[in-house]
Amino acid sequence: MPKKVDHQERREQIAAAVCGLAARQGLDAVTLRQVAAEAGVSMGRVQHYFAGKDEMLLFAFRAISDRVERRIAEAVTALGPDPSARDVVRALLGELLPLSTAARDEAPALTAFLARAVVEPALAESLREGGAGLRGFIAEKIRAVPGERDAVREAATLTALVDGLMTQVLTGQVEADLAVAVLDLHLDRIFGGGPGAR
Amino acid sequence: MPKKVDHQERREQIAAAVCGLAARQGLDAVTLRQVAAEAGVSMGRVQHYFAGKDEMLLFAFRAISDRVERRIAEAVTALGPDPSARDVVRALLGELLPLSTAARDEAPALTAFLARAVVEPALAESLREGGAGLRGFIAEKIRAVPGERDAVREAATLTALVDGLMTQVLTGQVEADLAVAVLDLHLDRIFGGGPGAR
DNA sequence: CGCAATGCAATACACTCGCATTGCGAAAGG
DNA sequence: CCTTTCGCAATGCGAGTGTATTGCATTGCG
Repeated sequence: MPKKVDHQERREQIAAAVCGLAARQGLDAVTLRQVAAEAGVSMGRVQHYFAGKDEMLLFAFRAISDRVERRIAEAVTALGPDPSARDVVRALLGELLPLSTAARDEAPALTAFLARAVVEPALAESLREGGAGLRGFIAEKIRAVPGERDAVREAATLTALVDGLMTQVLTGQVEADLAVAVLDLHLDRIFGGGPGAR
Repeated sequence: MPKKVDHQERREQIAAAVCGLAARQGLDAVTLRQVAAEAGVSMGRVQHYFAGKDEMLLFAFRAISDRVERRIAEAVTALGPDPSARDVVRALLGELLPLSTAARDEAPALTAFLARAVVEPALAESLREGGAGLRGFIAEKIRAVPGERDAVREAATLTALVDGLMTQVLTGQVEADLAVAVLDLHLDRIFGGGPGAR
């Protein structure tokens, strides 16, 4: 067996270039040559690690989804031990809005993939998996709130709300501040009062 | 002056082809040749009515935005005289969700343009105009509700929610039924009780 | 030392893209 | 009539696309 390189790492490195390109210039700008240039590698290398463009895009979408998920997990654990349900949900959803530097880089790429998922079933399926997990987790947290009747509906409301806020912030329809205020207002409705257990 | 044709009508006819194509196959499939084929005209004609692809896309986006607006106005007037604020807002937002045949055709095209607006300022500006008008109108209706504190925030919440619901329905993340239930649940929160004045 | 398998660069290929150009038929004003 | 102007079809062009192919350097195994 000849040379050994970390196959997975190389693929993720190329996926990062795909996402960066998609975020700044949209998925239209994601061509094999541009991706290679963005990653600082040759086009042959890109071809070596992906059977075709579609597979590359699908992998890149899964990669960025994983990155977001990991970032969310970090934000939640950063809350310390025994956080309130409200704080957990807020931290979770806050990571989806383009507030931090990392999220600002990822959000445009996510919306680009989202739009493509409307016409590409392979992406839509991958999207559904992640979305279902997210809504399930939120629903679970909401169920912990006394007096909450329909956790599934509330969870769907929250994810849809954040989804919409993300695109509205990215298109400059609302300021990031307002988006946060809207999210907090809605969390108040579900969990009652302000931050913490209150 | 030679032959006379309705310039505006021809442009809108081509714009309809753009939207249909974008809805079914995404904006990637919107090429001058494909648009011509979809509209059943020659490519020369498409070029004759638009200076370039970008102008065509911008016009198509404005055209579909206008069509949605008109459909919303119809739905609202169809409520009859003196409708409750809740019913007006519900009819308005319901037309944005892919429920009716017309909306199901338009929604995918809208999301395609939305994603492009993230990286194309010209589209984003046009989007902001329409969005601001929509939020303003909703805020006005909400202000009519006694005891409502922050109409602007509530209006932003509603538009973001519907935005998110639209994409989640289109990507198969939630069923249309659930989306309607979520919308109604949230309208209840703002306007109180069920439909009508209750 | 072979030597085969791997990682990758380079290039060729068949298309397709948006755009510019050319030309011509039809129709309204002089 | 006849000339001018508009509406449009047809074609060509250069750039860029995804994919396939070729070739070679490197490397671990026998």
